[in-house]
Amino acid sequence: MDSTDAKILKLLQTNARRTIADIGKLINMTQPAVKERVRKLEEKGVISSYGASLSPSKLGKETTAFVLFQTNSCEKFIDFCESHPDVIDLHRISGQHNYLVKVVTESTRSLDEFTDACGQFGFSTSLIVLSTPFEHKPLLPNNVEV
Amino acid sequence: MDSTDAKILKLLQTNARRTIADIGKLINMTQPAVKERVRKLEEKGVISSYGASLSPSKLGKETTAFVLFQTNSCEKFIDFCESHPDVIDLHRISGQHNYLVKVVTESTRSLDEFTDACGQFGFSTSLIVLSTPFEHKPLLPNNVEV
DNA sequence: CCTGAAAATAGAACCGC
DNA sequence: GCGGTTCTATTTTCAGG
Repeated sequence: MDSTDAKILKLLQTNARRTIADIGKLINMTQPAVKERVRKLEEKGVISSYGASLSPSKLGKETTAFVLFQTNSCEKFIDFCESHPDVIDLHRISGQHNYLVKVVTESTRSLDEFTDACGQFGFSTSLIVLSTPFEHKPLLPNNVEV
Repeated sequence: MDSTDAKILKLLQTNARRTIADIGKLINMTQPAVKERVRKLEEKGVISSYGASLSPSKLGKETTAFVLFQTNSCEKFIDFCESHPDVIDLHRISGQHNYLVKVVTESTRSLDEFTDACGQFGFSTSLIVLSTPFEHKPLLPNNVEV
């Protein structure tokens, strides 16, 4: 993991659909060299996946919330979240609450339905997202210049 | 926004580096047709960006936390978070706390340094992530079969 | 790192609802 | 006119030397 890898990672995090050749031009490196580095970064698991970010509002999802949850039926709650289409992230956390759930849904009405449905597993507190100054900022390796 | 768009969006969210031609094969559509749909989805802002997800632990970042924050200096706090390399997401939220900050950092030690540095702006509560059953689940359009 | 074959892309011309 | 297909020139990928 050197500064070249860091540059490649930054470029891929910024725009995953960039071509290998394009990355090569930007960092003054030949295409096979870049390709080989990307292959190794994927193989080592440094790069875990490539994804597209969608605009929730353009999909008719006007409400985003973080739901803090307290439950004893962890297995069942995980399965419930896994299969619920509005649940985007699920984290187990320290503190009074066991879980932090990110929910992207149609409206406060549908959020209400979600928390109601959760009721069978435990207790929730919802934090409604009013705005998001930024999100998914690129992750940089420690101790490396970019 | 029809079921074909929904399929394309799902495939791109799952793997943004898939080729247009490959997507075409999977949904039985020619390459220019897929290309045109993707172009429109980008133009309309339904697709906001393409990114790579990295493994924090492979980058030497062993601690992830959500920090709830209460402040009066919103502008300054946003700038601080924006320029801090360990802050990945920043959301303004309802409730007693103003902000929810996702932090990915080296250790609990460096998390401690972060919250100390935040101290000048207000008060924080940290929720340490113990595990993440899943994250970045694909967003599906409302009322459309995939 | 270079090279050449194979694949993917971008664009034009055309067709049918 | 919109959304789809085919065809083609160009670019990108990828494997072998």
